[in-house]
Amino acid sequence: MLNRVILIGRLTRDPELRYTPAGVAVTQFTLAVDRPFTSGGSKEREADFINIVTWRQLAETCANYLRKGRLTAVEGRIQVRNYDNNEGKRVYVTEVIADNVRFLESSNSAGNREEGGSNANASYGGGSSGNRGGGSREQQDPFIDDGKPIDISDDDLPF
Amino acid sequence: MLNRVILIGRLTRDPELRYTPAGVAVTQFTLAVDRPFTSGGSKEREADFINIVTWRQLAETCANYLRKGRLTAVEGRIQVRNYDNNEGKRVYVTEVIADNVRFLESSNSAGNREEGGSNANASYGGGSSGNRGGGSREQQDPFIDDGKPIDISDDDLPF
Amino acid sequence: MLNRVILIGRLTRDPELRYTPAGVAVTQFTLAVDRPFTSGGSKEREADFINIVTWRQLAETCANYLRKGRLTAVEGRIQVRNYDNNEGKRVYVTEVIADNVRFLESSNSAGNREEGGSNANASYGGGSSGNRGGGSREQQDPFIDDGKPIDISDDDLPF
Amino acid sequence: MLNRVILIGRLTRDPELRYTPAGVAVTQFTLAVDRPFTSGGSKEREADFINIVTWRQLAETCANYLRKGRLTAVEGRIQVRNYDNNEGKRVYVTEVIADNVRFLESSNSAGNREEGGSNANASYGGGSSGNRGGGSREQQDPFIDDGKPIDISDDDLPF
DNA sequence: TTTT
DNA sequence: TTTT
Repeated sequence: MLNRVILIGRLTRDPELRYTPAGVAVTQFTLAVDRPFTSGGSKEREADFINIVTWRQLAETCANYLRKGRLTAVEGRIQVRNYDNNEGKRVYVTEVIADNVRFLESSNSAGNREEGGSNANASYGGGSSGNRGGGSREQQDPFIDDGKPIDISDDDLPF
Repeated sequence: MLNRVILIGRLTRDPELRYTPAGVAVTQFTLAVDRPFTSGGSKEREADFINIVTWRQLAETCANYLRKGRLTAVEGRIQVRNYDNNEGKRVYVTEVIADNVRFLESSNSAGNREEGGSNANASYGGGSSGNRGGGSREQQDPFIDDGKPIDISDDDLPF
Repeated sequence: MLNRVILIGRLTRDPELRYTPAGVAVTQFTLAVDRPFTSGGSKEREADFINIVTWRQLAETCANYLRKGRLTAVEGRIQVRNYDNNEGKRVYVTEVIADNVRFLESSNSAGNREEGGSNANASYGGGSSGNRGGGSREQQDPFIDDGKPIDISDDDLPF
Repeated sequence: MLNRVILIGRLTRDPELRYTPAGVAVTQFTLAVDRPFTSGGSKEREADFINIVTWRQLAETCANYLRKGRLTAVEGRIQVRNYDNNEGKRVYVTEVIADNVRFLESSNSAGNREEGGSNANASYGGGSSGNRGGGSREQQDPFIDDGKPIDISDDDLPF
């Protein structure tokens, strides 16, 4: 019925941009989100490593602007997929499907807080869109098949 | 940069549906949201009375399905408007512009959990719509590399 | 840095209450959260099945008041644990550690909207503190039921 | 029942720290939160100016670390107070009572991402507890500066 | 001006 | 009364 997640953390590595055979852009990255406490007796802070997936235009923007270590805010929903692995065992994968990503740090330490990437958000639908009484149509439909299959091996996946 | 609100409460009265001169539907209602504590010495629970505004299709759905007293979840963003009143004084108005409304109680006490109204959310545009991100096939993991290209046709994609 | 989740869905089964060897209550249940769209050509609505964990006083309240099928709102944070399974393979588990649970439906269809359970919050309860939830063991899955009591010492708990 | 807000924006001015007569710290500031669109034909981005209130330990930390212009994340709940102004007219004030504030920019442009202030949370601090924020007087606006100390007794505070 |  |  309702499923909303908001995270602020840092990328554990550069985002990975891929395309489905139909040419839909998909970007995946992991956010390290520090926990608000230290566990047990230890004083070292721990983090949760949360997998983020973005699609289409937002995927392209994330791939262009995000880099390992950058402080980033993500808004989206939790999704749980499952598949049967090569031993025939069902594996569950939990990801956050992001529809809004804020780049809280830019490449140059100072300055350009208002570069294009800082406002990336998912807005689908032909014609009008959104909540604003005004428009935000995307310029281009990334349903473009570049002919190459997605090149991912199991080892690349952090789960 | 980021502005997200989620509320659960009860309507203080029936929603009011109006139309702008251009014919855009606007519905307004107030949500009574109980506070998680009782103040001072008194034991009576207090509430915040929060004004909600919805636009377009969502406005029509809210006007049709919501009624005074109904338990309702609202997702949206805080907006602060201001105007000069008739004494020439600037007045500030804070509202939640909703883009997702869940009807947690229906007219008939029991049953119909899946009636149309229970899934109202702001998504304009004929056919495609919304805020859905992507990737929701349950049967197959698109990130498993089995050597073959991923078996998804455009028709499988939910956008 | 920031990690917040809000969900509304229905319990897939009755909650399970357990105790750590030190006597800390832990309740686990799964929330079925309908997706806001239907995938592919099919018209059947899909859902994400999200594991929820509550601790201490909130765990007891959830075990007492929640039942299979009940519409429930959950607020918390995403936690990713990992442990090595019996084949020596690292398994990752994603859960929502809830610190606020709202019972949107009570046992008797009508009436008692204000029974004690409807206000369960992690902040309350004797000597408890904060918004932190709990449970962050990296080595072992407390929900694997091997017939023995859960093998957690108080020192493992971050509160 | 449930009332949660998450904002990211910039302080419009330095925060203001005050104390109730009983010595409880209260800090107030305003967050400028850019809207995700530009209105009308104009190309200049607009913002919502949202009043934030923090109490106790969190108030002190905010007063110490936040400054005008700093990018800041705020988590809390919407509160609507009202009071009668000097013309005997009822005035409604909407604020966000924060229980979690993240300092996304530090004083020195580079570096120190882990300074103490970056982890301010209402749950911590001597003897405090919970996620409840504070301040819910209905009769009087503590932020009207009449030159006299703030007229609040400890009994008015809900914690 | 407020809901249960 | 507003930030970048």
